[in-house]
Amino acid sequence: MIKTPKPTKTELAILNVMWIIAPATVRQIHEELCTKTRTSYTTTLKMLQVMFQKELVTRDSSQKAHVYSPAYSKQQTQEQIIDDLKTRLFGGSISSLVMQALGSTHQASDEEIEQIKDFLKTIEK
Amino acid sequence: MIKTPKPTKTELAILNVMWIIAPATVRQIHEELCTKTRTSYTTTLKMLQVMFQKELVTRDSSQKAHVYSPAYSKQQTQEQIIDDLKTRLFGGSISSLVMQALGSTHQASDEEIEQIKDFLKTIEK
DNA sequence: TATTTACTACGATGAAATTCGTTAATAGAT
DNA sequence: ATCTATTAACGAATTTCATCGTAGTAAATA
Repeated sequence: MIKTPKPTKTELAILNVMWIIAPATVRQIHEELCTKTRTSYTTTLKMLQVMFQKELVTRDSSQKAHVYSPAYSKQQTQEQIIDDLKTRLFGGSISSLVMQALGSTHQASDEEIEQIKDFLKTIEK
Repeated sequence: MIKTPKPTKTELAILNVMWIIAPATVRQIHEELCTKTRTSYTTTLKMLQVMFQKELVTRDSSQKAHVYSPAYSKQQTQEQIIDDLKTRLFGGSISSLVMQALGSTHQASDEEIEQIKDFLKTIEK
């Protein structure tokens, strides 16, 4: 499983971009990112350097412009974070987490509920 | 809905205690807490003062030993955090969050799956 | 070759979170 | 009335996170 620390808020924003366009240079990632945030190029660069230290991303530095990739897939990261949430806020119970997620205020659409019922069938067998 | 900031890691640990034993004094909360952590009384006190500032908790200071209570229920907080997670990591899709939560590695038990199916029926109406 | 451009690396800064020591106030016991 | 124990309050030290400026370097161009 994942051994790296949970990504922070900003790191997650960067990973969200990388999962779409990686492998990518800092420039590419920054261009994509700054459509949403208002941070400068060096901030993105620094974040990626920190993330490289933490091993949240890998990089190919054979070229002048290093090419970065996420160390873990979106799936794996979702898993890691949900698992953390489960233990810290739901007493370790996945069903209680799921039911809260399906609760009134999040208003899952009929379509979404169908999707989930199908999914339940497949994992039940 | 909740207007206060999302509780931090440590704040959440304190809230987890409070949801069980509140209303409670700092002493009571600390006693319960330090079975798990190794922090001193003043740290717990300080955290509660900060949380009071943030309005994460309320307090009755008519007695010498102030009596603290959570400002929001566990349910409400779970909701807040899941909502945040949904937008930041699941592209706003509750069903994708739920399916990830039900995925193989978390291995929901048969019993849990039954629970969820029942729950789906009730919200389907 | 000299100049411009694009990039990395490094460090400074500031904000937020966390921890704890010290001080002052207060209530209860002697 | 004084002493003791408990507590709140304040603020300092530390850590983590986030942001950015500057300097140096290599490649591209004129």
